[in-house]
Amino acid sequence: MDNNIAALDSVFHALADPTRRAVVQQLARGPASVSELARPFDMALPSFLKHIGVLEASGLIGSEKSGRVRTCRLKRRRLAAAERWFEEQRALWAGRYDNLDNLLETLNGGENES
Amino acid sequence: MDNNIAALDSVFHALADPTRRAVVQQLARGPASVSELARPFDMALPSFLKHIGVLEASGLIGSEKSGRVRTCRLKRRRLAAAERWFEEQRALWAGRYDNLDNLLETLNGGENES
DNA sequence: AATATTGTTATCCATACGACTAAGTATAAA
DNA sequence: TTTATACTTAGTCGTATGGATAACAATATT
Repeated sequence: MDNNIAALDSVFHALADPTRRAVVQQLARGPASVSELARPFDMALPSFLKHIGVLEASGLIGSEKSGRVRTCRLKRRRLAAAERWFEEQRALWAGRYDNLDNLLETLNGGENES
Repeated sequence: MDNNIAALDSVFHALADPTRRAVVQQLARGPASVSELARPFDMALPSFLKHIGVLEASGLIGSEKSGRVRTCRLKRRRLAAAERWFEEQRALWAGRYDNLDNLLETLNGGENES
């Protein structure tokens, strides 16, 4: 039931950058080499490689080198773990019956502010 | 259909810290004052207030001051937006029919590695 | 064998982050 | 009216982050 706090730290930190989220998004479509992944970005390769390093350190992606090309692929475990964190917060919220907002919401299944 | 990139940046960055996630978690149970929220943490108040500031800047929480006490409450919008990002990635992944892992998964609905 | 591709390592740099202390403000309690 | 409470502001400090260049290594291509 532990959320592996340090892991969530590194996963959310990894996702807090648009370049890295775009890489995850691309890898969700399938594996790709470093240079393929880097192509859309106006950034020096070593800079980009750092992003790959952050993603790999967070466990969000994995990679293996064959010949001179390193192929990256998404690892869904950590992504799923992070998603689960949100579900837990929703569960906590759902457990609240001390405010009108929530009462109204549970009555009609609607969404509302705050 | 835009994910509001900058907003996701700040939301994920806000969530990349255990103190801030704990605050969100507490606020999911209901509103609380700054000092109530700060109590569990071994941290100087000004340091803690910075975390509150980061959370508020990200839009994850809101606050209002009445008398000398500032009351914070969770705002679910951004939390929901972040959660949606994960769903989008899963949708992309689900759209893949180019690998055996995924084929097997769609056949039997099971979970597997990477 | 020479050249091009693909990644890697080593530095460097400016800015942002997360923690602190010290000192101040505003409101409530005694 | 003094004192305690609940923040708030300002400024410091060490480390991490995200970008860059330069130089290197390893593998394909020609």
